[in-house]
Amino acid sequence: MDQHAHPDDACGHDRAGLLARAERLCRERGLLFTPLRQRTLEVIAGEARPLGAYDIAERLSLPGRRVAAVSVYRALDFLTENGLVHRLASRNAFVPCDHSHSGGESAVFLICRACGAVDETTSAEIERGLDRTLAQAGFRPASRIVEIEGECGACQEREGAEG
Amino acid sequence: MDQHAHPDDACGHDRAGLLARAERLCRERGLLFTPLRQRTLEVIAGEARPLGAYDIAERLSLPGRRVAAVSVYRALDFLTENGLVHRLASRNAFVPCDHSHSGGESAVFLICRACGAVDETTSAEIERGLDRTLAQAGFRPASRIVEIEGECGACQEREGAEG
DNA sequence: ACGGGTCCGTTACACTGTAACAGGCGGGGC
DNA sequence: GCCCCGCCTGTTACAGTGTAACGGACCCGT
Repeated sequence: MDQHAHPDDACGHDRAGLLARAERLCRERGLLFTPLRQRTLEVIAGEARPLGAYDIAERLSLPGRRVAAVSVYRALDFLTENGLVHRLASRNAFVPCDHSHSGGESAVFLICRACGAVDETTSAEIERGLDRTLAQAGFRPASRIVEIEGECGACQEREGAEG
Repeated sequence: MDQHAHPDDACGHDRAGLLARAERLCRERGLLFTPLRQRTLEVIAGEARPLGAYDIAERLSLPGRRVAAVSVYRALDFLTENGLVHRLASRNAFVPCDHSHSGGESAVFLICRACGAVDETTSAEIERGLDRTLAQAGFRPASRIVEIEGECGACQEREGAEG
């Protein structure tokens, strides 16, 4: 049904694979995959729905050992800069980067209003259209945001059954 | 060079045209174009760059007559629901809707990091790609966000000249 | 041991956004 | 006229988002 590799949890994300990718990536680039960064990534990958920075901070905190949101933001900066998580601009929330978008191709996010699930895909046609639009406007892109909010297939069926 | 109609200010927006469109639209739909809503729209249309809600509140306030941000948010809700302004998710800021997108076609925003200017365009090819992607995923869209950050042509030239 | 860099904890602060309640104002029914 | 109702706005309060600045811990190379 899709190309995602073995979701190992109810969350629907390939948590172990993402962690392994992060470790490999940091080793290759000489970056530090610190405990805070790792745990932040684990929290995000262990959740089916996008999490806000304060949600993450709360999940990382233990009684007597509180993690401040600002620390989470720094970890999130690191993770997003290295393509391990994505930030949803429309939600101020973060999701793991499941897609192995090897190239610099941009992602398309389908965000379900009902269940909160986020599907990350790509589209060559959208890519082409964006490139053409940008070239025509003489605009040099640095980042691309494509986010669609609506209802996923499962929630439409559920709604139809209940409705 | 483009299809925008007579920008009447240094801001680059067709302020008078937008105001007229708002009045007509409210008359047609039986909605109230209250002073607060009108002044909010004027402030947004009178600025070349996207404004945050608190920036707008500040511009609407007079000595001794302060406009609270929450009132601005309500006016902004009204204006966005009726297609008179757009919200930039990547900036938490608002721009006038210059484009006369008659149909429900979605907008593409080109946001310049250097000068802050925002260009609103559309692309049939992107639209097609989105529709196809959504249909394939069985996803029913409610709103579409396409925002590109980068450098506009003018700022690239300026940067090149300065070195 | 010393200096420099990175990471992280802490505080403080500004901005973003919503909930809840109260008052004003206009229109319609009685 | 009067009341009721709906909409708009003001006010307060609060939760969430994000950054700046400082300081300490730690590692590493000299």
